[in-house]
Amino acid sequence: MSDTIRVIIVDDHPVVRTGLRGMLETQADIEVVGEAENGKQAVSLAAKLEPDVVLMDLQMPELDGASATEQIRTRLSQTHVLVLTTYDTDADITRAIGAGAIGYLLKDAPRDDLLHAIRAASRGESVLTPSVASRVMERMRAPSHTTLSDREIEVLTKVADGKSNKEIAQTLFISGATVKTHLIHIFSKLGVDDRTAAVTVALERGVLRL
Amino acid sequence: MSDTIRVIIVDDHPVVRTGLRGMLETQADIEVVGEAENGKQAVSLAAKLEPDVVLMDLQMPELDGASATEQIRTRLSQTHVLVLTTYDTDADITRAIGAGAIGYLLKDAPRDDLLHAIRAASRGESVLTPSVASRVMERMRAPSHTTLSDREIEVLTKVADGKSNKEIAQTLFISGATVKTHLIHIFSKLGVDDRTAAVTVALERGVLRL
DNA sequence: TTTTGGATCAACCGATCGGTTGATGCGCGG
DNA sequence: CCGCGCATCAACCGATCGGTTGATCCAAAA
Repeated sequence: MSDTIRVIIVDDHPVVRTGLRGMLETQADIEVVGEAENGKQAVSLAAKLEPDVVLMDLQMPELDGASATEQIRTRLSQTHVLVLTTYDTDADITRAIGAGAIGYLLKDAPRDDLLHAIRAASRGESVLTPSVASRVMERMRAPSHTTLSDREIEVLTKVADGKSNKEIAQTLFISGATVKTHLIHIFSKLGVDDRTAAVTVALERGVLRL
Repeated sequence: MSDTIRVIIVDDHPVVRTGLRGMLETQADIEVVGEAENGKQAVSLAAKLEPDVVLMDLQMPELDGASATEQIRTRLSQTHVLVLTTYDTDADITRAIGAGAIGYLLKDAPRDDLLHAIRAASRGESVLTPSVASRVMERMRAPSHTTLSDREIEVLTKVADGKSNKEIAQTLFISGATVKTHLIHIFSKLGVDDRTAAVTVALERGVLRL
């Protein structure tokens, strides 16, 4: 289709934007056509420039990367979003892929991996960081084990705040017995056998956010 | 003393190193004389080059930034370490300052702030990101409240793993009564009244790491 | 030297938690 | 239509937790 791959960079850190631009500018087949420092800017900039690839950070002010990815994907089917982030928690990965990201790289990726990923993304091919790839495979194998219901997450969030079963029951307008039932289910899903371990495991897996 | 400020960049992310280099190279009075991608490299590189300023990331493989800072400071009193990191948890800040860092900036700092901070650091002046500055002030006011003893952290770590008091007692070779005593102290220090809340608060404040 | 703080232990008690069994109602998909 | 998952509740029991009081030892700081 095109000879040069048109890219826009989305990241709230000036340092990272400069770094990415510096890395990409040396490539003859890649052109950085714009930068955005939050999701909102990213969406409007993408709509205006219609780039081939959007390099998207996840944690940003105004509008997070996953939401921005979703909006861009629904508007511009020709534009592929490549997520480039620092973290690789399950929740982030799931949201990003669910939002329509075509690839997921970590910021500590070597320069060549990044360049390769951009070229792959421009062709509509998926590229995943090895650590992410293995997590995705795991998810495929055991989709139910880590999936807490909304209600269960609600309960677990209050547990993380140090609320007792009774307090949780009151704020959720259910009985203490129900809270206990939820917890039992949560324990078995997370593979633990007490509330504290449940919280830390959920935190690790990105099921809960602080 | 010198006309140009000699800087080395320490960060495990290639993107960030490129970005910082790009930002600094435009300045006539600043010269990037080297890069390192972990603490070990940083220490030996600093020893060889004796730079004026070390731009130091904290979370790195091999040797973390705080430890590297400490080693550099004890060997080279003329070299000032400016911490440049993504996070601003209490624990990170405390360790970095304790290790002898002269400044603490976040990576989302605007370019001009970064340049200003480097120049200040080269003169031996302290520069803190506003959010960090306020935390430091807080710490000054209430130093004891957030300071858990080593033993207490040890206990709390096991609590976070979901261990019962009895299990903790066995692995630490103390009685269950002592574990309880530690927990009571931890609760009062963190301002909570149960183990689960203690874990989340400790996690938030950076007292515990996953 | 006195005092402070950390670490250790004991005994006690009420409250809570973890586990189990069993039961009801609802909505969704095969 | 029937089953499955989800959410709800109840009663029970043993184990654990949270809180308290009181005590000893030691090392570092005042």
